[in-house]
Amino acid sequence: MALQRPKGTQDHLPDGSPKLSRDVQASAFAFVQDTARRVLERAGAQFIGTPLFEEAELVRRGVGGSTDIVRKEMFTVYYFGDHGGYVLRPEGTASIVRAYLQNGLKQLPAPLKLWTHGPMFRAENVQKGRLRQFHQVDYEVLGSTDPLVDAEAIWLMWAVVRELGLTGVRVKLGSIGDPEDREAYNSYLRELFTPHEGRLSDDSKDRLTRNPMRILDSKSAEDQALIRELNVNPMLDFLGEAARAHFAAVQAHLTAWGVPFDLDPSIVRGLDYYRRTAWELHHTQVGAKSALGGGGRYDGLAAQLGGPEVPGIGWAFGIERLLLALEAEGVALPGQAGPLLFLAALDEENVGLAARLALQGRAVARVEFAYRALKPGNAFKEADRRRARYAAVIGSNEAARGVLNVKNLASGEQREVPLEALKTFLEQAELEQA
RNA sequence: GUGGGUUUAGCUCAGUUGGUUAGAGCGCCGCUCUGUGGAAGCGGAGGCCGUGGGUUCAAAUCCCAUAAUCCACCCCA
Repeated sequence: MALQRPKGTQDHLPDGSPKLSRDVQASAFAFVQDTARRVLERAGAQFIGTPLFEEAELVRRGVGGSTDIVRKEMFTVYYFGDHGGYVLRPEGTASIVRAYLQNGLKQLPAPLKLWTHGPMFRAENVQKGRLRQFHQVDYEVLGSTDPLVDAEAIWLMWAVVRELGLTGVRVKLGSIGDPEDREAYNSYLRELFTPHEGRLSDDSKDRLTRNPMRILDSKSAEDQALIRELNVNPMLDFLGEAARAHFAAVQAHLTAWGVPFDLDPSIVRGLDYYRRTAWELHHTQVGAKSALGGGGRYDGLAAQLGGPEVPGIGWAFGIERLLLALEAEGVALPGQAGPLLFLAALDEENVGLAARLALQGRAVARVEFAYRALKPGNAFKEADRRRARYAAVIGSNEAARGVLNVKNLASGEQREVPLEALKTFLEQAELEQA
């Protein structure tokens, strides 16, 4: 078959579709989205929508020119007639901050909590948990430097994970300090490693110039041996007074609220705009791509984009990563619901009547109908296959007496319902369901 | 960008040292079934053997390329 979806993308398919291991069950995806929405809206977050593509320059300045995302993972949108220079968004924060600045949202009561969800695009090589189009849930808070906001943001991620039913999740927490702290630490690392550059892996030689902090979580055994040997001081030792106090406060809140976390000095956010608090949520059973999501504070981003100083903090979950974790833990997800009632005529004369009754019933609930006459056996079989709660048949007997023959498919109980009482019946049935 | 594996029906897979018309199970459709669902039996549809070259009298099978996919590195969600 020549039909082939683009590399690194997935289809979202109805329940019961074959081959779901490679694609996504739409109802599972919706479950994750709905859960996140519920948690975030209870916290007062408001939805914000932004375009899927943005000016390349916005992303370059927002995400950072030295990051892999900008260096080699951006999809350029070439042809829009009157304008080039757009890229498909690789993450959500730059767009949201742009929208905040452009639309004067600074007028709204601060701190402003925003959330969004949608596809992100990166020109990656594909592997498990890494796609070219993937989906994130984003939460951003603008207009506060309070460590309580940091702690609440982390708590919200934890709450989403809990409500999803995941248990094997760890919070890794760190602080990368203020820019001058990070600068000092990077200088320290460069001075420390440069004399031993010959012993570093090729990747880490590159990291030495680009981002020395990355050397610390290298997977190379030689690198790790060298790190132990040199007795490297952690980033946390280099925090300035303000960043240190901020970080202590975040930890105190989390501890008080019972959110477990592991201090991890090797947390290095890949995006340039982060400062101070940085964290990731990891899962123990999802292979090499164990990060379910991560976040951090980005107080300098708004100014970097050319706006006024607006402090911010945010996080993103990868929905596909969460689905992998749910699958790994065997969490049972609610499937797509069936109709409350499936209506079928037993003879051709009543097909139109059955359809009309179904359409009327839709004022109350989800009602489906058969498009041609069915034998009784097939009528109930169809209703069952559609996972209906009730099946109703109408043949010449019923039509003559103005009733429907309604069967509860779970209990097998069967009774007649007058046509004019169908609405009442549906209302009651729906109440029972809830 | 790098390394390795895989690719045959909608799905999961067989397919002998290269040999005539490529099979199974599940699923799908129909019938048994003109008044009662999940079952069973019978029947049916469905294949450019990922794609393009090559070797050969002959290729699903051997060789090369390419694509997709999976696993990992890098990096990240």
